[in-house]
Amino acid sequence: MAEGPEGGQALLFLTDDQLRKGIEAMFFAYRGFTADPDRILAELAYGRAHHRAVHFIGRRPGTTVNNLLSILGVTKQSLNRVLRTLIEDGLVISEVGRSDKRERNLYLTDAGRALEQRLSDAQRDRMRAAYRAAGPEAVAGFRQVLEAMMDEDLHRHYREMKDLKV
Amino acid sequence: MAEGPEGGQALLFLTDDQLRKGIEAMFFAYRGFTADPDRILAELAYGRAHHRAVHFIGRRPGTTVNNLLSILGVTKQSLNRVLRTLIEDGLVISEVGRSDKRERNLYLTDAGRALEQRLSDAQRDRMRAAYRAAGPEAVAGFRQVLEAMMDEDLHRHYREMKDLKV
DNA sequence: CTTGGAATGTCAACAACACTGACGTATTGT
DNA sequence: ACAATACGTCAGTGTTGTTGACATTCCAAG
Repeated sequence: MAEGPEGGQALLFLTDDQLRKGIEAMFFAYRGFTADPDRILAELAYGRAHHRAVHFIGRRPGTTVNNLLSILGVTKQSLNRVLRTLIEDGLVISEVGRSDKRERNLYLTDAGRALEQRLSDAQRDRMRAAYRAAGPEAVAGFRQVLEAMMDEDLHRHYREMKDLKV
Repeated sequence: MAEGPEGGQALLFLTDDQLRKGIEAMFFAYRGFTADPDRILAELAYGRAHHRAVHFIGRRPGTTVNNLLSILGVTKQSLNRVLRTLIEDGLVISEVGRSDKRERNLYLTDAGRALEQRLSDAQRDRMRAAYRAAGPEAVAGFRQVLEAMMDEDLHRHYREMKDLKV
């Protein structure tokens, strides 16, 4: 074990104490990560679930409910409630699939895109500030660790989305 | 502005596309981050709120309710519900403060420490795997970006805790 | 072509956990 | 004495997750 690829005491970054700091950093950072969109959503009587749905529908217009389910990792019933309010409020359109009429293809309306943009902007602003403060090398490391932390099936979704469109 | 510390086109890492990837990485990674403890908690009819309480009480034995509140960022009613079940189940002890009898100092019992350990181990295992896969430089960057993403008051808590004990 | 199973999505009821608001109690400090 | 602080609790509400039951659509086996 001592003669691993990165020999000897270079493994100090794997101590329990270092890992704990990473865990606590994730916890506190995620709170910051969601804070700004949460404030906007609260005004509109929406929650994070609405944000996630709007984000991923905007990211892949025409996606099906099933696909959205496997990205979000919730039950279809839970997603459906959120989707219903978004449709009622005119932010999302659900249209019957052309090849398979069991499926529903989901799209943002103009209003939906506007909300998505507003939420994105808020979240991006904070992310941009963090990136700028930390610098490009740090950002590369940030992404590497996050990717290594994902479950395999989620990592698949992430990769699919990563190089989609621009 | 073009002659900043990192001049010219080194700013490509601040494009909206890069930021979006970071946002999605945070989302997917956080799911992985909580997945293992969540499975354990589900067995015990506990939730993430219990995990957080147990974690931070274990981290700062004797902490007060008020301090825990400002770390967790929830209302006292919400925390109280969780704390009550933990005390009833014999995982946490609440004792009247010695210098200020209005305060309650919170401690883990042996059973509480056992649960905390079990949850920590699960979470650390994944974090360790991610750290190992990404390497020490990536880990440093990961922590830098996360710290820059925190709200200032949470960052304060993070720093307080960071160099506590060992 | 019909029928039965699988896939997709919807409706209803319930639990967990967050929130606000109001109130009570004990303690502290002015 | 009086105001402020720390904590706990009761009641009510909203979001988000869950399971169970059900309708529709598709497809393939008979």
